[in-house]
Amino acid sequence: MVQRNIDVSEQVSDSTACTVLQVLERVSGKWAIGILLEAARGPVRFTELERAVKGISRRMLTLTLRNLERDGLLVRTVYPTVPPKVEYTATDMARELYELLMPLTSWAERHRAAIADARAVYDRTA
Amino acid sequence: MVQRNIDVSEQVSDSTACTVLQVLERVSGKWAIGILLEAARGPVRFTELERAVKGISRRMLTLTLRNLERDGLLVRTVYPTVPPKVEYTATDMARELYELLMPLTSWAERHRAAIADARAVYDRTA
DNA sequence: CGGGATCCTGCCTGATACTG
DNA sequence: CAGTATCAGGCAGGATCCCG
Repeated sequence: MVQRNIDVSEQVSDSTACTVLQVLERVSGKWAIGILLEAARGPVRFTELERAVKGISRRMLTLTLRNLERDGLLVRTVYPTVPPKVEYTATDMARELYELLMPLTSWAERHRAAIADARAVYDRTA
Repeated sequence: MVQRNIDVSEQVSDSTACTVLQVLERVSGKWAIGILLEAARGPVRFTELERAVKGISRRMLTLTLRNLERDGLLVRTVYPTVPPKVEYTATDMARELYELLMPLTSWAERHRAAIADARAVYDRTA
């Protein structure tokens, strides 16, 4: 992932790159997008996420949730019951971001083959 | 950054997340976007990039260029002169990707204040 | 159920020196 | 000019154990 501790203002050549990087930092990390995707469908509980986002460890789920919450992309709701119940909900801001990620999906699908080919060619040459 | 060696097929809950992640992996890393941005303006030489992308080390510039070239986002042209001259050019695919990143910029700008606020609130509470 | 705390590891990254 | 090679550090991420 993009390191989160970058002081973007100092090292980017262009103000545009700066803001693009800021977005990417937000959704970077191995798990943020998978979580965002689940949460965009509606309130989701911790354990549901643990099952839905395959391969994620309990630790990284917690950490990523905290970061997303901190950035205002998720809202954490605790129901003081026994056993405890916690729900994570995507904010409007997060859903808006989600919409912008969809075109990237189609880009990836359109060029998937071309990229695979480019890699094959490159690796064969090297 | 997102680790580049992820075997996406195994750990993502959803095929959509998979392709989005594939795109993000491509442009993730501290430097890829800055480089792509410069190259999108036209052919660029190694040393020009070194100056334009502030803070990048020669090593990371080389590595990032190799990755972008491998994915078919940049074309590397060597002029067998003395001293050597190498130009990097963004492919159509890369320019198309670049266009899709712009909406993310506006998202970041629109919500920059909201995110800063959310962080301030979160950090104060914690 | 929904975490927190700790230890451990590999990769990304930076700094520096060398080369055709 | 455009790299490569090597060494060293730091952070993301995984594994495990504990808790209210």
